Amino acid sequence: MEYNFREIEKKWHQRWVENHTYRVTEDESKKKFYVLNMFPYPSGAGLHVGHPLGYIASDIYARYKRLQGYNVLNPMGYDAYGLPAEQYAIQTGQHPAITTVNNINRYREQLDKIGFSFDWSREVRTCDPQYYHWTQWAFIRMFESYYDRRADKARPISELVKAFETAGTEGLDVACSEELAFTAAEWNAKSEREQQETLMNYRIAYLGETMVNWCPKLGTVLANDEVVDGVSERGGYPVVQKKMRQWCLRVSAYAQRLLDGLETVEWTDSLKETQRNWIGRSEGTEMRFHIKDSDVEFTIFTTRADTIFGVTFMVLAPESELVPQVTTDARRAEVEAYLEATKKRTERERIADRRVTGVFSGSYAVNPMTGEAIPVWISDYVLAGYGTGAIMAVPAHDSRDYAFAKHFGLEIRPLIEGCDVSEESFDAKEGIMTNSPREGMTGCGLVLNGLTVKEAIARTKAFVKEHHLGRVKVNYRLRDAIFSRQRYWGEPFPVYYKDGMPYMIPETCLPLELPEVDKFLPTETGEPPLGHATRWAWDTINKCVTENSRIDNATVFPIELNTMPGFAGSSAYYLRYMDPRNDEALVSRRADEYWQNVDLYVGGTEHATGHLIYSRFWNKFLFDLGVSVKEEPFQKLVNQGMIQGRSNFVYRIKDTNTFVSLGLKDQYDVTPLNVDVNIVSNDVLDLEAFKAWRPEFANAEFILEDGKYVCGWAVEKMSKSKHNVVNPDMIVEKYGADTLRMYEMFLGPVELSKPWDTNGIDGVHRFLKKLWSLFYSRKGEFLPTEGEPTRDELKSLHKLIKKVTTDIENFSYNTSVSAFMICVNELSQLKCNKASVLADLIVLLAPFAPHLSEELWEKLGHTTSVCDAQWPVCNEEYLKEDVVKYTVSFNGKARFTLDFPADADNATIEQTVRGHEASQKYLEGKTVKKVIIVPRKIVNLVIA
RNA sequence: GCUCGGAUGGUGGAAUCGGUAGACACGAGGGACUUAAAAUCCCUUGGCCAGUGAUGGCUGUGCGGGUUCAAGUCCCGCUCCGAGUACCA
Repeated sequence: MEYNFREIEKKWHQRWVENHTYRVTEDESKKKFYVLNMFPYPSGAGLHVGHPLGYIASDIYARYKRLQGYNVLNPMGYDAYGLPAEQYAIQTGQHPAITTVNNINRYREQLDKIGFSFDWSREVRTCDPQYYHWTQWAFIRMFESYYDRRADKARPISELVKAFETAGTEGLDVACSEELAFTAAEWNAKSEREQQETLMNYRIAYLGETMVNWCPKLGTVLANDEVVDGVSERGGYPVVQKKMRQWCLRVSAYAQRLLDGLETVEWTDSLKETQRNWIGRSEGTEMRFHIKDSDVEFTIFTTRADTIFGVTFMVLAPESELVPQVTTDARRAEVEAYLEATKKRTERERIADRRVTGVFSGSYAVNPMTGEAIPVWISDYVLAGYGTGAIMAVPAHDSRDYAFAKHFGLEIRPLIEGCDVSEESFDAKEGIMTNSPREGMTGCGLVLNGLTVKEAIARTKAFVKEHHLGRVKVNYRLRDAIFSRQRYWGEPFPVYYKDGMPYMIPETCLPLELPEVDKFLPTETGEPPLGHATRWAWDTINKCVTENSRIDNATVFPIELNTMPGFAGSSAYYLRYMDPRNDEALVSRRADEYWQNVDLYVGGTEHATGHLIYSRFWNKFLFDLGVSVKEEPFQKLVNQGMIQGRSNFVYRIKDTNTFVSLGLKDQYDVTPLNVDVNIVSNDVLDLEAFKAWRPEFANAEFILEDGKYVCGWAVEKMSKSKHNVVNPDMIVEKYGADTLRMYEMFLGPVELSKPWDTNGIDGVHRFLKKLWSLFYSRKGEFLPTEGEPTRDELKSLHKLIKKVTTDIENFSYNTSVSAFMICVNELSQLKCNKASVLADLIVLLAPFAPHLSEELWEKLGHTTSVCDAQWPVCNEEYLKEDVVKYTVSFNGKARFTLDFPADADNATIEQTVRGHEASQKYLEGKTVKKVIIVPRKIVNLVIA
């Protein structure tokens, strides 16, 4: 009887749906295990064969854990808000909601074919009001919170207000955009508007002025990668740097905790490293400088306080507020021209074209250590957004300062013994200090000469503190997240405006649903697309008015027209899966305490500095509120590799319709053309299929080699235009889901990026057929019988149990597929038909090939799903060998092998080897210096 | 530029703590069965050399050194490839 995978897979898919096989509830009697994949954005192109890689890997793990007796949560959902659906809407008028639902349905159809153990009753979609209710809720909580640095957690803003009322900013240590100082009396004297304005400085979700790439013609903010050569990528409209009021999240307040948390999770070192770099902690010193003959003061940040005696100029960022203050009248025109010029350059241009530019302000600053007057320059190599937007320049020991000094002919003053700064700066933090201070300089008491750089930094820090010249400061590169998008297809903000200040819509009014609009473009007045939805604004506000007495009934309040960015909905979805239909809370206490956090998270590295940072931030915030019980959301993280396309090429001879095979192409003048990989097999083109592929090839002619047309190939991104997309549906149709699952795992380590190559899938398919033939003869007889397995059969089985168990734990699925192949080959050779052996084999296979396993499990007489079977345990007894082969080598060179009883002792082994006739040839006339015996493996004789 | 990975047959990839390469699979070649095809099964398959043959010898994990009885694995110095990051003071 044949292995009829189509029938089997259809049957079991239905059974699983009918029996709710994969539904999971909080079962206190069992240990939990939470497996999660990064949920997909349902794109219009559907799934290609690379998408399921991570899902299969985690599904295998989930099924394995379930077989080990765990209560496994393995949910799936959709990151449904996103730009492509909106762009499509702009072009076609098709509402994004419709496109999205269609795409989701298509995804679901494709996913269902692969046999995942997802609990679909827990599905979430970020665009579902029931879902984004809690995204909006979290935003409101962030608005209503500030970050208390002393307690190192978020607290209700009402507490901060109370503190202001009684003591002003006195004695507070809180995260803020700008250090403010006021007394209780001053606070109490502020108007409501002023108080609200002040609170913005502290809220975790706040409205802030930030620099953005603004495209006036498109009416939206653009990300850096959407701007090319100063114009928008779409349309080619000019883009300018502009300060805009945008919603921001104070992620920076969590920088240290985000860094510390990395120590507690099991992620790859490279991913942790990426996040560490992104957070960019740097310990340094802030020092105050004042401008000569003026009372203007400013602060700089440096990690090299030791180089204070080598400062030969100062630099301000062009955006710095100090620029107008330090610019002298004589220099004003030139400075303004420079500011104008830099404003026009986008961030991207600055990076691409790194020429040295700058302008002298006319003022001099005073070095606090030496009293020297040093010129203050303005240059765009200093960033306004990092540190204080001002630096002390030490050209001898910083390459950027060096380039600037060379360009403008400024002094370069080396401070480290023996360093050569004639060609380049000496940036390394090593060496012995000199010239600090230089001979004859009027000192202030600080002497660094003779110290190492490290010592000098510490000494200077202490000195600065002692003399109140500044303070020791830790800076982070991590910036607050800009949270506003001028887009339609995203979560609306639960925000309305009164007197120009934002207020939160009462939580009882949530979810604030995304309104219908008739156009998806910005309004004529330049407002985001939501500006088209005026009626909705009215209705919503009115609804709130009746439910919230604080709002004056007679007024119409403008609402927030921006929507939230993509990462809003994906930041806490793993919590929602625990309790997805709860209308009272994001997640119930009970579900949260049961499921805790994600034990195993699988997804791509491309989210290293996006989703995986935001999500950790979001979770920490919820942890502070007492909503999430774990501070880190994802305990273990596995990054699956990308599956690239393997493109095939045919070579057309120029100006003809003749195609030449790969080996002969160099003899002609040819143009390579991407050919559909689905009509190529082992790089050999199916000529008839090619002619039928496109009308223009209908009468193509070929120059063959050995009667075949051989195609060229290359690894490229999987995309329609390259004709290298392989659709999982096709593979499932041809070979079955179980083959697809096993083949994807067999392809190589899950973490590795590799090109998809359908060649080779036959090997895996053959394996499943072979397995089937252990159960059914060709004539259709059912082979398994009761009876005691032989020692060889047990050995083969238990070898497999051991291998597969450790392999799954290590995510080494490719080698466990190999182990299955070996075992089935052995059992087949042994003509094993013992039901007990086959039953264990089936359980081991169940995570990999669930449909086939279910079918055979049933055939063996079981009435329950194989999912509820028990994972077999390896009995080491069966693995023991009677005889062990030792490799005998001389001076490390292997010569022959000898068999020994497994329990032979070293003395016997040594004696036998020395006495063995094959040894004589090597030992003749030589003395054995040493004998090394590696247990059960090697005997090595070291001879003189 | 910096950081982190990686380099093993025609191909994808195996190889615990350093233990004597190339598991498993594909492809290729040969054979069996068959009228034929498909399917299935068996043999060979890193390179070179010797032998009718069983087999034996040499060489071999990007390159050059080193440590060791023993190196794909450890150390030093290169080359190339990939990923991330980009004026962070």
